[in-house]
Amino acid sequence: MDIRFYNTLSKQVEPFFTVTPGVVRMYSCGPTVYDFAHIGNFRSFLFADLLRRFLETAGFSVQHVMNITDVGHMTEDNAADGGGQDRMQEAISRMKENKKSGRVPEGAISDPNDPYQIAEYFTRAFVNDGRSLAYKVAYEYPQKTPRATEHIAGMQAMIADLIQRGHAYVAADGVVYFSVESFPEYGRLSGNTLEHLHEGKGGRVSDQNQALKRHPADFLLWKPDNHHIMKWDSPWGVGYPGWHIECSVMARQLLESPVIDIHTGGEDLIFPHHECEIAQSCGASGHYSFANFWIHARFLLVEGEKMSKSKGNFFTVRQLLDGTATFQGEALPAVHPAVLRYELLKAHYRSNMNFTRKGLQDSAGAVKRLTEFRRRLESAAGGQVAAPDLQHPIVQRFLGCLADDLNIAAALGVVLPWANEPSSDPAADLAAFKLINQVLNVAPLGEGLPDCQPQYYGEFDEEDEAYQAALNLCRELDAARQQKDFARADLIRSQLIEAGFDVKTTREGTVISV
RNA sequence: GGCGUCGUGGCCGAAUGGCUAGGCACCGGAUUGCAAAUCCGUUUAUCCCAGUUCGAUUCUGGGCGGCGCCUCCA
Repeated sequence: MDIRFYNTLSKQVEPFFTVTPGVVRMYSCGPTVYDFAHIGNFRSFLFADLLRRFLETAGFSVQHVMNITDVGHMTEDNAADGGGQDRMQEAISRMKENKKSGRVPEGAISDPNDPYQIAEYFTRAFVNDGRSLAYKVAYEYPQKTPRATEHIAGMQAMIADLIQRGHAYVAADGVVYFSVESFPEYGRLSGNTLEHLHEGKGGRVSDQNQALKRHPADFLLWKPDNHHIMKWDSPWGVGYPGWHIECSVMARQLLESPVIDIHTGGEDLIFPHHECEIAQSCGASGHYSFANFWIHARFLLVEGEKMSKSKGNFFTVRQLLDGTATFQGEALPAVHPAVLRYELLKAHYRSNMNFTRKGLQDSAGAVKRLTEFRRRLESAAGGQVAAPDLQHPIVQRFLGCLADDLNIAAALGVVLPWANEPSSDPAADLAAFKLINQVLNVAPLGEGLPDCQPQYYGEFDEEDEAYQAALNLCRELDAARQQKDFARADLIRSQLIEAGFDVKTTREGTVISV
């Protein structure tokens, strides 16, 4: 299969290749764990998931690693001086408030002053959110999701290495900086070459710090600082690592190679984060490349606007899933995780995705259609499933679209019409659908994941009391209709609708779904 | 100002130098006690200007607009 991706490094779509044939080493920049992840984060994560699942289905063995950043970097942790507030300190303050107001479950955090407990709390929340959206690497926690704080020794080793190779130096105040002038390729990824960078502009970088650096763009590798909450001993004094070094170290260590195949992240990370990663990794390894393919997801907008807390269009995954999100003063109904996954997946990664209420409705319709198609296939096939066949024409076309720079919309344009047609060979089509669902993973959500109950859209927990009560109402409704007591039937139906169910009256009786 | 990226119908979104996906929504019909669902059918488009061409939405150039980065951010 001819696979092509847009590579930020070359700014063009180019044929995909791997360092080791058949194996993909892939690293994704993950979340910081000072708060709950929002849907913008997950747009980028699920794009990486789609990429990974596509490559796996196309026959590659994919090693996917995603970091968890828990070091407590600074709010203005720019290349210069690590100024601003400690983000972990901010998280601690928020946590104390939330604990006081009862928004944190009893026993979840015994000591809100302990940064490791804060990190643990939000890491678990992240992993749960990820798993609920069938984000595969979240199921490989903790093996494939390293924490920065567990790799401090590795970071120190790389920093020492960089100093030794002449790529880093200790400034007069003891801070270790990467010397961008020692790395001529600096700017290759972002286009922000040293000539183009605004040098220490805006007065946010203190002159004092600038004076100590050899070049204004030199960035922090280690900062001796006894006041930082999370701090470690080092050859350069007790302090904390720079923001960029963790990814260089963890990618190399967990993917067991100085050169990896794919590195993903949000577009905002291109500069300075990824630019600096390249400088560090290549500086330390001596290789020309760190990652051969840099693939970045564009930002997600909410109803056409950038998501921000002040605009009230800022949603976390859990808010949307449990129905506690509000928008423009109105509560949003709880979204089924398969629908949210589909919604965050359905737009091309290199275009702005506009997250809207209407989009969610559309996605619900599509997921429902796929779910019903699958159920039709399952019952028509009568328990038979053919062997997975990549040569199935629909699978071929589906994967072909994704091979073209992950053209998900075209791929969906293949699957959805197919799902409307009657099947001439249900067993083969079911096998094909399963292959496609390896990638989309929405019908059902979670299929193929270990320790996961595959979750169909519109499916109910049989044990649920509300569900049982609703079923009883359905029987009453059927009885009322049989007796031609339509007033009563309508009343019961409106009760069910009010309780949040979709009510359908079929020949076999009344049926409800979400 | 520098570096990128995107711009298709009411919405989401493909494809293509000429025959113009798909989904959702809407509308009409069938069906139904009424709804819903389902089935059948239909309507609406290529940001602007110039160039190349027999013909451009597709190629080229120039605008305009959205978004991102250049400062923490997926």
